[in-house]
Amino acid sequence: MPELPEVEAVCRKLRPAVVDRKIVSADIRRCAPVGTAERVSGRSILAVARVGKHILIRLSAAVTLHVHLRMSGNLFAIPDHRFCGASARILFRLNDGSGMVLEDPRALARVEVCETAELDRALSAAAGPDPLTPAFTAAAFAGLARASRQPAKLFLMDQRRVSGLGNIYAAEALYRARVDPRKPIQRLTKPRLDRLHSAIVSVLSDAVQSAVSAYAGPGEFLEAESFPIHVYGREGEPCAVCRTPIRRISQGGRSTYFCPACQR
DNA sequence: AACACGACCTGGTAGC
DNA sequence: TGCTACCAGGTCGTGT
Repeated sequence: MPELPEVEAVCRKLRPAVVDRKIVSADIRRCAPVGTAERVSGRSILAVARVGKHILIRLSAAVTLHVHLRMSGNLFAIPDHRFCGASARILFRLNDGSGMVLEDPRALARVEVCETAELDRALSAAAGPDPLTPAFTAAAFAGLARASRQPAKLFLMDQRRVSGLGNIYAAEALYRARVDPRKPIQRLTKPRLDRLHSAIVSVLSDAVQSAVSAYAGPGEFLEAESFPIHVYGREGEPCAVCRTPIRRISQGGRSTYFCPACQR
């Protein structure tokens, strides 16, 4: 589930439901260090922000609840905390009777409480530009690309270079830009880099739109044009453009899907 | 600096 | 049906 678009959808859905509430207490079953409940109880939720795939829940007293959903996590609000499902890893009880729930079947998600200033400093030092912010210009992207010899796909997935792409959207952006995932990023011509830069922005923007609609929740049927996945998970299927079978290879221990004819 | 690999976890599914 | 093996949208630490 969670790459940048899904995390953005989570934040948008969460925001109106939790901002201006106070955390009364918390049940921490997994995914957070001991003492977390004590450190958030009694604090107000001021804002919900996102950097790449990181969710930053700003609390009073200059503290931030830092949430990373990793592979299978999900974070959402429920109207009544008494009806929290048994599969929840964490339940935050809010002062209006509602709840904020972390679910994660694999329990790989991570939640921690940090001093806001310290966390923001660490994140801005470690994380590359978020493609949905003005900082992600074609020039900035080209500058980062020039400094790396990584294969294009690994470069895109490296959160220190660009924040927010994961295995699916990295593959889809490369497909949209017609760039070979194995090609060293450094060796792409400027026109190709520009094409890749635009593809990243458009893929993520489109995916945010559909993730937000898809995330409308039960009872809210929005006819969402769901994001078209052209290569991810489609090994052997014909490319939508040229009918060449989609190939799967392994890069950095993960599957990469691409069209060997279109992407050069 | 780049890369490979195991660890962290659980659940779904393809194949026998 | 039941077992096994492998795969999964992410990141971190270790070793080469």
